[in-house]
Amino acid sequence: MNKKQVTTEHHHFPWDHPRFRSWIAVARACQLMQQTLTRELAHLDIKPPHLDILINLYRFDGITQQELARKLLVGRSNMSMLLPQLEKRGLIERRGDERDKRVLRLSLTPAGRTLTEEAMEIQTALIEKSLTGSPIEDCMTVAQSMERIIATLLKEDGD
Amino acid sequence: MNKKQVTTEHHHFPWDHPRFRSWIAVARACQLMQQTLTRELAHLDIKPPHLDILINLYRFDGITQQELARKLLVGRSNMSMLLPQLEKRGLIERRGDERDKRVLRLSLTPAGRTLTEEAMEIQTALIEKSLTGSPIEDCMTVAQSMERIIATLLKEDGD
DNA sequence: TGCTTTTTGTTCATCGTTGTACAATGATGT
DNA sequence: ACATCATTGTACAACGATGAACAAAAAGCA
Repeated sequence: MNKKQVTTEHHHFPWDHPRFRSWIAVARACQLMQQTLTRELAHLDIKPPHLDILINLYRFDGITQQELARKLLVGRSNMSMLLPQLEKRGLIERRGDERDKRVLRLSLTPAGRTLTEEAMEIQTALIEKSLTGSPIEDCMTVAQSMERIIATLLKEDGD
Repeated sequence: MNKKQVTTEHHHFPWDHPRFRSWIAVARACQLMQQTLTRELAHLDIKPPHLDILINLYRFDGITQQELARKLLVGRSNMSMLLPQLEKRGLIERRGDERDKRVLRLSLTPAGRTLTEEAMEIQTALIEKSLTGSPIEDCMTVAQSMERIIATLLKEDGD
């Protein structure tokens, strides 16, 4: 009786779909996490986009701007705007490749490496704190779902 | 034996933490979804931020700018910039409240309602397509995890 | 070799978002 | 009633992100 009573209910508002509601939650969580991280990184004078760059240079020394942009899912022009800032602050270095004079190879300076480690500490702590409510196996389920989404969206991106 | 073998592994780079990797996947998926949605909404001449506004007006007619900003987790100034655009395009209406002359009550015009329905159709289709790989129960797990994160981050936000 | 195409990075104009300062209105307390 | 404080929306400057147009270098091909 009070099951759902679908009678002529073809209305189907988007927010009645379970997948839609799930995704809205994901988007909200992402937005909030970003804002919180921005606040917690403020005293290091960097923002999430900068941290994304630094972490990738930490992992992949000597990467090019092109590769970096691809990993971050942003345009090359974005890197052209942000990287000179980090370079002026002495956090990174840009050296031209001798084999291919088009590319600039990026690497962290010692100061940059130190700052990156501090920032990663903050980010990791924030993530751990926010996810402690979820058992590891749930996190794995989340990760798998997200990987699938990424694969789906990337597939038709480069078609 | 091949359980984890933690030996002297205190290195613990962030990307070795399962929760960290999970969250990175969430952030990436979110970014990709946003970009894809932007492309698919292009022919309607609106972007995700506009759609967020329209959907909320669709659900909550007569909402104020303040309430809208709070729901969207953005600043009031943001609404002050975007809403006049939508008003000029004849998609929404802003009427002053008579009881409280400070607030502006927002509502969709018929044209706005039509456009919103088209856009929601697109968004719903995109979400369904991206999540068809994940069983509903996984989506529920994801939603629960995200709700917990949202609650955690909101709690210390308004302290 | 010489021509075309691709790749890499920069520049620029445009737009969304933020935070701050501000004006107008309402609510509170004496 | 009056002063004080809070709330709502706006104006403005600063910044990140985007896409298009551009120059330089490399790769592919005749």
